[in-house]
Amino acid sequence: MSRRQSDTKADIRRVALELFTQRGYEATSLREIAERLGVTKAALYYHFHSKEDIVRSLFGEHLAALDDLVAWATKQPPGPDLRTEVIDRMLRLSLEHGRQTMQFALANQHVVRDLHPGKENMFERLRTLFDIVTGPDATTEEALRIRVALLSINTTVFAAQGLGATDEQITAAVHDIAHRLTR
Amino acid sequence: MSRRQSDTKADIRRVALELFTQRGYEATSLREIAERLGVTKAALYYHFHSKEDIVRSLFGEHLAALDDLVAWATKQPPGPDLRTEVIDRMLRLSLEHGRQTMQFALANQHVVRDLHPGKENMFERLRTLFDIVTGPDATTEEALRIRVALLSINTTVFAAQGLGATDEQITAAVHDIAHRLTR
DNA sequence: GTCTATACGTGGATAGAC
DNA sequence: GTCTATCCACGTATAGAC
Repeated sequence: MSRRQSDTKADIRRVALELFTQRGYEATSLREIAERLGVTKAALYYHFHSKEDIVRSLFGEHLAALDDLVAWATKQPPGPDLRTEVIDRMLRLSLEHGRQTMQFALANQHVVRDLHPGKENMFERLRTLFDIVTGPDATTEEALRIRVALLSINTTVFAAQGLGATDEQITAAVHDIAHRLTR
Repeated sequence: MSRRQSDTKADIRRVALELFTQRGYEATSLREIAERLGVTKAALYYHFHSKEDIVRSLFGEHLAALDDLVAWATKQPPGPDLRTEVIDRMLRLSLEHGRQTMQFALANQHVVRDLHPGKENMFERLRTLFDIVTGPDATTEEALRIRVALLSINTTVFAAQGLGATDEQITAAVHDIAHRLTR
């Protein structure tokens, strides 16, 4: 019984994410990915147009979800409640797409940045979100604190390396941290 | 009047740090660095043994300074005072070596990780520091919070992008953030 | 759906002239 | 101290057979 197409494609995505995160995008060759899976480079090209296409496939849903969040937040009345709600939704979004995807984005910023030329990239989206949550009359230091609160999701996931923390503990910690930084 | 050796070497370091940070280590070729400076690849090899050697030169002092900090912290009596003092010293250390160096390390973790094979790398050093500051009887969530506090230096520098914040404002924000997370 | 074979460019690195 | 010229390995990507 041969492997189903969807299995192979999923396997490629899994191994690619792992290697891209550990060693970096450029430092990982398609040959390595193929070898790890026991297939050939050409097999990868059957499932994906290009190397960049693999990344797009890994990150596409996450970007779309972030778009939805920005769109939603734009329509809400500003205020401190929005702040905690946005943090909450961003946290859920991040954990849904997996810690590794977050780590990958952080460690390969320049790759993620140029996935969709012309369109807004991840960091520009984040900045929009920052501005919505911060409001217009905040001091620089307040703005920094709020941004750090939003980024605490990534920081905490990063900090959790080698600590054996569960998703629940990370979630709890992030809520606590964000709360301390925004109240 | 020809340029002094030290000038050229410093120029290479400056441009390399800039490009490595923006585009990533592997995505930046020595040809690009040389072209930007109006010299040839071979000229780079006069000043540095290899591409990796450039990174080592960029990051060496920072690692040494981190070593000193770890050594110092190990000899101190544990307690909450140590915590704030370590954060303070780490902040000073980070700002001394420049924000860009921090950004570079974060965006090129896999490169920085393997600079000195066999020896402790940057992240292992950080973990030692975490443990010293956290103490043995902390809960997972407390440990996470303290780690995030120590990492708030990097996070804040990252968050400050496009905000036009001064070093003073960043310093103040980090102190505030770390204080909120550790008290 | 996966293979072999191969084209093509680019990158790091070295030799040797000036 | 910087150049030109060149080597070689590797990486992405494609063509075409099975």
